[in-house]
Amino acid sequence: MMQKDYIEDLSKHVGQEVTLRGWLYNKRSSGKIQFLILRDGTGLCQCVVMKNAVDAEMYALASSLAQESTVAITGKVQEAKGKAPGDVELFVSKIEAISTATDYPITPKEHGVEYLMEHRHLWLRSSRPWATMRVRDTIIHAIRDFFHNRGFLCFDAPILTPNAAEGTSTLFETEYFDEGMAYLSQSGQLYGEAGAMAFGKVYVFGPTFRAERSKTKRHLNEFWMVEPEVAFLDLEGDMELAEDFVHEVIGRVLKEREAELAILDDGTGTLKARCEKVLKPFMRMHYDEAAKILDKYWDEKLASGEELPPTFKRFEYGDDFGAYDEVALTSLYDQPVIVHHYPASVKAFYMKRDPNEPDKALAMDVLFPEFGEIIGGSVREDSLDVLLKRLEEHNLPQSIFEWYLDLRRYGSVPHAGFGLGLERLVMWVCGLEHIREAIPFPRTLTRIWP
RNA sequence: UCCUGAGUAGCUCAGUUGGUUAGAGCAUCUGACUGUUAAUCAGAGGGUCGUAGGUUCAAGUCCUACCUCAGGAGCCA
Repeated sequence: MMQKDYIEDLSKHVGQEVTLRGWLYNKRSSGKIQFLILRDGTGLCQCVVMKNAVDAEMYALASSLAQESTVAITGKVQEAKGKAPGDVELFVSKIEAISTATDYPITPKEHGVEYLMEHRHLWLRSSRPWATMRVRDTIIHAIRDFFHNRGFLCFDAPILTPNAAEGTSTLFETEYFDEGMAYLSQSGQLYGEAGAMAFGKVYVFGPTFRAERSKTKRHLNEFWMVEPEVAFLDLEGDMELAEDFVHEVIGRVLKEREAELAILDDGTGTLKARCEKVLKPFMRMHYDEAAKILDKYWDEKLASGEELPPTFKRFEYGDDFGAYDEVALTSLYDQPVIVHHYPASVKAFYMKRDPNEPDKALAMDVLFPEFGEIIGGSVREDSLDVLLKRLEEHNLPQSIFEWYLDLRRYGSVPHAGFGLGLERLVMWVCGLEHIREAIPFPRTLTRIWP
């Protein structure tokens, strides 16, 4: 048996007889006519079964099929403008049952998130997760194409590592033979730097693990991150790279997944419109400028007497931006904002400081409208002596970073890169309420099943 | 780790100031209907009200503890 005809190609076969194989998504019947909505992974197709067009046995078979039963359906493709998904339908001549399903847990009515997550392996068949995963696929391809087309080498970093990259977050640990503890990678960046010194331009793209007890709609404990790293790149170049990158990836989604975006926004067109506003150049601002805007913003908010969330904390100069600050700042614009020159004190040890503003790091974040951080990047410290000092300040042991320090001992160059959280981008593009819907099987504080 | 809220049918929820036999929609089963589109209509089955204890003549409802989950903060992508 060979799968030959797919629903997504059906409009090219109007007037022809085809056989579709798939799952029964939904069914409506009206006495002498039945509408079987078939799902084959590429889309949905309305299959019309007329009582006088098939024999009685086949008609009875059609009416006995329950949701998610699998069938092979043969029929003639006909136009059905406005009456069926994709504006074509199948006029059925033959139905073959492949397997029967009973009591499928996900009904066409609404369900709670917890219930759906408990059935995530089945939920993925429903239209919203389906559309989301197709957008995710396009984003992944676009990411790889973007870097490949610019001469970047795909450079895989190890997942099991001997040390904490930034020494800040909590890591998952596991025993590693006789070598002591190993940790699941929380970033491939340090390895990416080694790659950049060997190949000039590289990108690391792989799973990342954080053992933080995060409990927000923007955090996963396992997620995918893409981290380009480029030798001889400065902050300006890093921002340009991030901007080109985001612009091109979103452009691909607009080109290839318009139908999926329409499923996700119920045909309102809001997701498409929002993506179309992501135009170069992005708004750019120095941390000091962003801080001034936030000061004014919160002053006005507080003066207005508007009620603020109980966990709200007023931003003060020198702080990193909190969730409320990022949303507030980006809500003033309708395209991404790049904030650069953050206070060095709130940033990682490997970030280079600006010689003209020694208290500021050559770091930048790309913040998305009414969402927050999707990209974080920086110029890396390239001086051995300064790096040794930073390790000491951050109470990090020099011994496990010796290989990293070698990159400064042997041919150190200015270099920079950034990290983009794949699921955060998927979440923003798809307009998802929660990041757990942006990955097939999310791993969160309370979920490791299925 | 901190703050807030919620657990009632397979699912989503309603349930009055404590008062007789616990309610609806969907799903399932039976029947009706030749163009439906979360199809509709008629009928049927389906419950240890998160767990344990307490107050009371009487607890889904009030009290205490625990469990589970959700939402927010921090951490960050």
